[in-house]
Amino acid sequence: MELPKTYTPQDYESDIYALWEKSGAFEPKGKGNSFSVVVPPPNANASIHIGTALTLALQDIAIRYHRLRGDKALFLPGADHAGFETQAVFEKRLAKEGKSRFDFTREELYQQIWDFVAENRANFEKQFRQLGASVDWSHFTFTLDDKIVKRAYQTFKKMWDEGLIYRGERLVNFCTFHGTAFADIEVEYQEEQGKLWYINYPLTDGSGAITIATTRPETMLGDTAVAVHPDDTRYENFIGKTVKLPLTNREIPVLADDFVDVKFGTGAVKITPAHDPNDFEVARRHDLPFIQIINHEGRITGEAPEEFRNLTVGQAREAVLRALKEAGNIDKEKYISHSVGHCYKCGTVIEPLIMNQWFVDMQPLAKPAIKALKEGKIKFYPKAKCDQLIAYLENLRDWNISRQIAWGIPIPAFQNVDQQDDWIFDERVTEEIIEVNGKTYRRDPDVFDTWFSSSSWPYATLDYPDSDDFKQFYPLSLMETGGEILYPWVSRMLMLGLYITGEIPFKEVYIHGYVMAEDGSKMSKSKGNVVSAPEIIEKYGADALRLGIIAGRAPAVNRGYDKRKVEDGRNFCNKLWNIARYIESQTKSEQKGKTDPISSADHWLLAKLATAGQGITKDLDSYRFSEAYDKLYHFVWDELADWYIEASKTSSNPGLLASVLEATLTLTHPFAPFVTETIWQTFPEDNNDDNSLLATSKWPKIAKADQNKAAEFEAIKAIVSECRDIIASIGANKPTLYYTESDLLANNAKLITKLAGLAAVSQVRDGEGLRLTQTIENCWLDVDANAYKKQLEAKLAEQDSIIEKLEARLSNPSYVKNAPHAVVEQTKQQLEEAKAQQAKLAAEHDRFNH
RNA sequence: GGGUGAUUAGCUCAGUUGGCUAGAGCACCUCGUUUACACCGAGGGGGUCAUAGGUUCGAGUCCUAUAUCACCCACCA
Repeated sequence: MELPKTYTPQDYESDIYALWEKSGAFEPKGKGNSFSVVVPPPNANASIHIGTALTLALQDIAIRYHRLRGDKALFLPGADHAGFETQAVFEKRLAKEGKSRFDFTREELYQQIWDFVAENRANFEKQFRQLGASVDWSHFTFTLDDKIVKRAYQTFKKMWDEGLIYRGERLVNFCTFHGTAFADIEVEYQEEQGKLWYINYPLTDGSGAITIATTRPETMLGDTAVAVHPDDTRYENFIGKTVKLPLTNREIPVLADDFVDVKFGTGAVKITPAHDPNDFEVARRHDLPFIQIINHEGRITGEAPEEFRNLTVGQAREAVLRALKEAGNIDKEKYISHSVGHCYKCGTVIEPLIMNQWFVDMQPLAKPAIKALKEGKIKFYPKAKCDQLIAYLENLRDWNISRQIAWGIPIPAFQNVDQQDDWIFDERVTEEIIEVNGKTYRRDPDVFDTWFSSSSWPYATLDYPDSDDFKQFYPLSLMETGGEILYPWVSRMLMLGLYITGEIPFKEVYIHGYVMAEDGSKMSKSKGNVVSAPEIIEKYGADALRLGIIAGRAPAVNRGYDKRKVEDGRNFCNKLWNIARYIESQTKSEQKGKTDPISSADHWLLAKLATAGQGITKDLDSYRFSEAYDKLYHFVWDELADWYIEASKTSSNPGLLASVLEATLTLTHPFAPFVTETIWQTFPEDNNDDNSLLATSKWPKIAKADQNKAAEFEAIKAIVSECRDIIASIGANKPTLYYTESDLLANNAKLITKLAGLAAVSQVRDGEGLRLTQTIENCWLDVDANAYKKQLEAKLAEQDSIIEKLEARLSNPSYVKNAPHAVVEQTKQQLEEAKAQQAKLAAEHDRFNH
């Protein structure tokens, strides 16, 4: 097949992926060890962004590498219903149509979102294919699939039975815009400029007033106490007294509690149990009443005085301040910087509200997880992430798993209509009302937090507990994911994995950094700096995107998208393409079997290939993706293309060329699957069908090279490089290289002539011209030596400083005494070489002084 | 307030357990179309490795401070 001059990925990629799929190349078939990765399921509704491309690229490299190694590799794809996320997107769409979620029942809403997600799912799967992700589609799992829902129910039941689940009236983080509660971890805190108001609360006995400081004056309507620190002498006499709460006619106590920070504000704190987490705890300790003055819509309730009712929180703040000012209760106000929780989706300020919700008691789950981490059962890349995770788990609070949205897995719990605290577990969630033992129960209208069900992902997708998949592939070999879900997802998978299966869910965790925008800032739609993965693929090809995005990227380090790296990637693919084009043109007539190295270049190349292959293998075994790519790049470009292929134009070994090409393509395949497979498919049909796909071929075993012959080529390279250097620096035109006695030059005259761009290499009786100094051969380049004087002087100076440093090191007795023998020997050798070098340079330089 | 990471060439970044005369790609300069490739080839310039101390025969690499930036955590009323 005649290949065009330039590789055009658009013409091949989709066909190649179809070929892989049709051939079942991605089914776990290897006979070796199991190697399993599940894709952290992206939102089924969203278009693939560049961060997903990075994740898939890294995982796919690992999977393809292990597949080529002969491992039984499972790459399991999935998609996430992403409960709240997706509902929020859907609500935006409803809003555009002038509708809202309140126009529908939960069931109607659920059905509509289901259809909405189904529409977008095709798009999502297409993008997986575009990126070349070698996933086994037969294992595709959606987070609302029956088996995932069932697993969530069984987990909930087990926790229920074992007392880890409780229903409690607690303060939860509530978004009044979206009408749902969140887990602590979902709240986004921002540092904001606010005001701190100092308000006088007069003592009931008329003996004065106590001044409290607050950033939320409107919540005073729900105050049920004032707290001071027990050791705070300023307030000693106030403890036990009562104050008259302004704007209301309630009397509330002044009490002492350790939590108060004497240095903050006035050292006296208003206690609003229903709207502040701290105050909630204080109230529980002191048995204070809870007065809810803000409702789920973010408006003031009937518990407040008439004039404030139904105002929004913002309006109420102004009204309260105005009323307090009129009454003369405001002492002063000042600006303060404090952090405020927001809904991560809409930015609405999170209201802490008291609600009845399902909570998971986390301590019993966290402890075994901490133990496993401390025992090093899971290897982390980078290591520091393990310690971070331990710190997180050690401070974990109970997890609110109820969400007041439609799009999610219904919580399988029913409440006795006649007895509020009688809850039962039942999976008949399609029923609203059920009868059990003659009693009537109503279903909890809430759904699970998405993370509750997805925390079972590693074993639920593998059909825990009895399937072959589970037995073969659990625990997963690798969990590769972004740092942003280390806490919400990785930590919970670990806890639930240990809780349900008794085993860690994965053996290794690799955390990648974010792909930032080109300017290094975070990508966001509103800033308009989002980099589109499909556009990059369209322009440069999927391989270029994969290479560009992994190049030079260390684990867990955020880095901006860099177009230049993608261009490098494209150029690299094109280089490979042309290497293949050249080699295929040289191997038209079949040279089967004759792959033995003959020339020194052959041996040299095999040695280099072996070094590169070993290095790449080692790097990939420890997920050093970028380092592996770097080694590959330089082997292909510098050694294979620039030296070996150029040398092969003088004396070609077609059989070896062909086999080197195969090995190179295999080494490259995990990184750039499309171009390598495309080239592979241009090879003449093999009778052996097993080898018809590169994707399922074998990681290369490299033939042994003769080190002496390889060294001979190094000597040739040194001569060629020096000739090129001299020619370039003095602008000579095709000089001749003379030698007196040299087998090396005699045997490789043609090669050196060609590589160095000489007129000829020829033997003479006496050398003339400029003597080469970088080789032990006696040879002279036929150029005006005087023109090279300056360069020689510069080189001499360089040698002098090298020698000086080496001598200083060797004359240091403690160095010779303490450094390892090999290092000292190496230094000695370096010094010898440097001296020899200097002698040659000096001799050559001396000739100009006559 | 606590924690983690970063700080290396004009730009984006590598640099594994301390042995480096500190690397890559891009950009820049000079030369070049030799029948794989201009998405190319040959050659070149460019860095007191943030700062200050310390450990060591030896530090970009380890330790301690400091500065700047980024992110994460926390019950700053």
